[in-house]
Amino acid sequence: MKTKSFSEMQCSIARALEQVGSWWSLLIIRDVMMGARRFKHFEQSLGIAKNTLASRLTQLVDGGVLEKVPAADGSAFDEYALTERGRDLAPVMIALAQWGDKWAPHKKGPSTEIIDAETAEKLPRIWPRRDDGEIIPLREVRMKRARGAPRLNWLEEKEKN
Amino acid sequence: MKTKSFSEMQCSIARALEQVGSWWSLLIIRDVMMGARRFKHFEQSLGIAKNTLASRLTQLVDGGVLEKVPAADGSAFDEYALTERGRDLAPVMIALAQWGDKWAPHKKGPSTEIIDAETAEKLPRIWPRRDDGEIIPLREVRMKRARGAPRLNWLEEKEKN
DNA sequence: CTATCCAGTCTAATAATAAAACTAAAGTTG
DNA sequence: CAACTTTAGTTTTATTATTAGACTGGATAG
Repeated sequence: MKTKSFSEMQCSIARALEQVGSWWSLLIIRDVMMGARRFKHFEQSLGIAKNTLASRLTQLVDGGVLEKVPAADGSAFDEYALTERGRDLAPVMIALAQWGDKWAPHKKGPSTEIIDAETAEKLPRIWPRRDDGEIIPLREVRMKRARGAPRLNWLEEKEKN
Repeated sequence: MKTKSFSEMQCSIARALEQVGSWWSLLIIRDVMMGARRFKHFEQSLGIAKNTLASRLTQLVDGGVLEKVPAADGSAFDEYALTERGRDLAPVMIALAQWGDKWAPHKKGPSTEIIDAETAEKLPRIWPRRDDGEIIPLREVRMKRARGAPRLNWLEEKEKN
């Protein structure tokens, strides 16, 4: 009964997850970023059930993350492609890949490598920076509720003091 | 039947999602990053069922993303805190929040703001950069399968040509 | 000491996922 | 072009996850 929706939460993370947070969604997007374009590609790469894949794909298309485009090779079957909205998820994917690589490595070594095509080297860790490129230490990054957003009860406790 | 596991996939993204990709996990982590520490905080903030919350929390503790620590205020109830592994998810959360803010904004305006405590301004978009801070355009970022990783069938097709 | 709160567990109902069989259109082979 | 195979799904049935709500035993407040 995964019926609860995040879409009304006044939190950007919740609403992002509403669109791409289902169990398979980000892996499908990863596959597209790595060159998959057709139903069978996802199916074979992920070992996902056909019906689950079908509903995840239509959800992603409805959400504007993927779109169906005419096949590049002239086939009558449409292909799936990232929209601008979908391509813009790249920082999320890179951050996830780098975290997984660091904290949950596979015995056989890293698998999805993310490289700088200029230098052919592994990308440095994606990390918050100022406009000028200076790295911001996490202590100086604040995640806070915006003006007008609902008050968080555990912060009220603190604010009382 | 969400019984299929990603943990054996030779992909860093899949193994990251195995640990934090369940429907509620990243929202729980967001709450901790925003100051939540106790069961009731998550419950009230998220509107999640008690039993689902309990199993997500133990999953996150077992996965080493959260840990139970003695309460700071002397209460006999333990608190949940991020481990180093958990804190290291900050880039993922920031990337998600910024994407959601851009592509799925709430009518009432942004909610979870991420700011630079030094300047009190919104963080610039987290984005791949070189060591020197130079932004890397997406065209120059390659997500590729590493040496030894299983061959992807749709790439074989291309490689044949 | 009593009432309430807290952090869960247990039970029953419902929704999502999985596996497998099926289908219609597309593509391939001889 | 006729027969066979592939593709992109849909349908059906079984299983698992999530939910809401009742319940519990220990902590806390009055």
